Amino acid sequence: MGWEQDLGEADRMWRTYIEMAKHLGSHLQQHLQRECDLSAADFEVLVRLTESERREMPVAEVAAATQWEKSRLSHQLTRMAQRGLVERVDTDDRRYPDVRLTDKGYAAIDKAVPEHTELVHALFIDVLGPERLAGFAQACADVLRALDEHRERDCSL
Amino acid sequence: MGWEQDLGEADRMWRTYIEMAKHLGSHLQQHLQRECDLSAADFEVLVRLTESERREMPVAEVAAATQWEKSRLSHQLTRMAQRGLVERVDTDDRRYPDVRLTDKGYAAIDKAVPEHTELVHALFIDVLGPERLAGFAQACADVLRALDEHRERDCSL
DNA sequence: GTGCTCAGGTTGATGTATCAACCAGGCCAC
DNA sequence: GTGGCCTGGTTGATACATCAACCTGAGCAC
Repeated sequence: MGWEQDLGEADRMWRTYIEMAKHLGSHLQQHLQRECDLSAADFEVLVRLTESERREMPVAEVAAATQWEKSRLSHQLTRMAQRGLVERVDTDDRRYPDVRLTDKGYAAIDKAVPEHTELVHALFIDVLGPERLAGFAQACADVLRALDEHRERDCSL
Repeated sequence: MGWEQDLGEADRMWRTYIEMAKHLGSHLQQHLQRECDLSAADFEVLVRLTESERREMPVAEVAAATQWEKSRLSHQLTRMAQRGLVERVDTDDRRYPDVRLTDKGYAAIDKAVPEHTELVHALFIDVLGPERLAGFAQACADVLRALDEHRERDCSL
């Protein structure tokens, strides 16, 4: 096929990606922590909760949206409840309680999202510009698909 | 409000990237853990140590290479020493001990690196192909540069 | 020599991630 | 109804990340 290239070159590019992902992630995380007193985990849960207009949804729905393990989510909700960002609400089927955004939680995410979005634009979206961004996202989508296929193969063994 | 519902095209692409980064990272990490009984942190430290031919280097040098906080590294080395992957070695200046790869640590990383590399190729490098990989890496480099500039501005405030 | 300084290393506390074990309560068979 | 089952949630233990406080010992002033 002839499109293999120097291994060292590809390896260097892989490292560039790893570096970028690490730095970008920690930069965004530090910003959230410093400016809004939210961890990345807090942010993710809060964002999911705002996607319900009732500011409340079953735990399982949050788990599905975040794709987190149930125990991770449970621990996280416990900590967030202690800090007053969310609260657990019993439903008619008492096996499956809801989680509700408190006013404090709403205020926090309402402040955090615009700042976070602005930073994402400044550091990523605007840096690439629309064309390269589209190519980048397509590449990400392809890698995601490869991952899914790989996982499928693993499971079927 | 409106930021919840109104995700633009660019924001969806950002989310695609986030998804990809999350899944790819955790997939690689799980592979290392399952197949080689190494965490990502273990792997990183061991790789750095193999870059010294004596399989031994000052703690500060590992810290510089990994760009980790000194305390993070210290904790990590303690855990790795307990598991017999590395050992601390006193030098002539007893303030600055060395870290040395044990035989067990060497065996672990010697098994892990080829498998890890293979996976990186299968899931990332070969998926993109050389051209798109180069574009991708260039984009990453640009984002890294933007990050550096941003950090500079932050510090000079 | 004696004592100060201080960079680098360790330790402790807290928050987070993951796995395994456990619990709880609605569902179904009977 | 009663008892077992099954699914989803919680809890506990351990590993990792981060911050702050502390320690240590070589280098230096004197």
